[in-house]
Amino acid sequence: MDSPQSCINFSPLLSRQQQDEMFKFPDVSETTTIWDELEDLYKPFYPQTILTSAASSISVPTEVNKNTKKPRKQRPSPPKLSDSASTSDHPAAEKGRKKNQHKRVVQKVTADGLACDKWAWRKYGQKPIKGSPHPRSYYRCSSSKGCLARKQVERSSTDPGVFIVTYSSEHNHSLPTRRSSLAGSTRNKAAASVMAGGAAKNINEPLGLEKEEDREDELVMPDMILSDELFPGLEDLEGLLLNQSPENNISDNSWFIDMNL
DNA sequence: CGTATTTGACCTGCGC
DNA sequence: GCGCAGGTCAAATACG
Repeated sequence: MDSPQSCINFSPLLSRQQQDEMFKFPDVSETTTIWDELEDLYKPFYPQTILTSAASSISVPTEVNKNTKKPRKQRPSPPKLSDSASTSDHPAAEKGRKKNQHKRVVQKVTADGLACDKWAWRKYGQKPIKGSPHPRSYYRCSSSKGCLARKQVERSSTDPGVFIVTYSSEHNHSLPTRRSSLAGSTRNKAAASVMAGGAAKNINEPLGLEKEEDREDELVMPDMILSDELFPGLEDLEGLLLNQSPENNISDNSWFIDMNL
């Protein structure tokens, strides 16, 4: 039962220099302030859960419109149907996936930080990023079919041991007590591959992630504590907080919100 | 057999 | 307007 610890203390794993590196991020100073505000706002409501450990599992009652997820499964035969479809019919357009269109939370974590993400993520893509030696992996929440929560994981070019995780959209469900509720089998190669740099495929749990997961199954999160019903008006803030994996302490310096909206 | 991952193609926004 | 880069989809494949 030491996984939670690793989750919490990933920051100390970083060298001073590494941590300093974190603050070099563009919006850090600014977003940190915002973050502090959020923290202040939440403190009264989140006694310990969020602020302390991985025990936070809050439902995210956002107005996630499940219908916005229009399948564009017309691709098979007519690959080029950019005719009438366009605009509102395009999931991409609706989701405003392009930059600066969504509230995003960026986090720098170590491998441990990745490993103890309590949400179930399913990898749906990987792309090489210009200027970065490491590819970026794209994940979406697999805990709930309608959940639009997504995250991008990219290994830091400066600190190979650090991963830049960008959370976008919000979970529209509470944190699952069991991971991959939809999955019959639990794989976590995604995280593994990302940790291995993404380029390397099918890395065999370099960090024993599956073990961690198995343990997490036993860790019954106090989900109910922080239900949306408690804070109906704080959805937005919740989203910000929730999009970050629970173990990510608010006080952790590696967190900041990308406010380039 | 069901689910997750891989991977190439497609689509869109942005910069020039 | 064009090209580039990033983000997403979905078929193919792998795995438990």
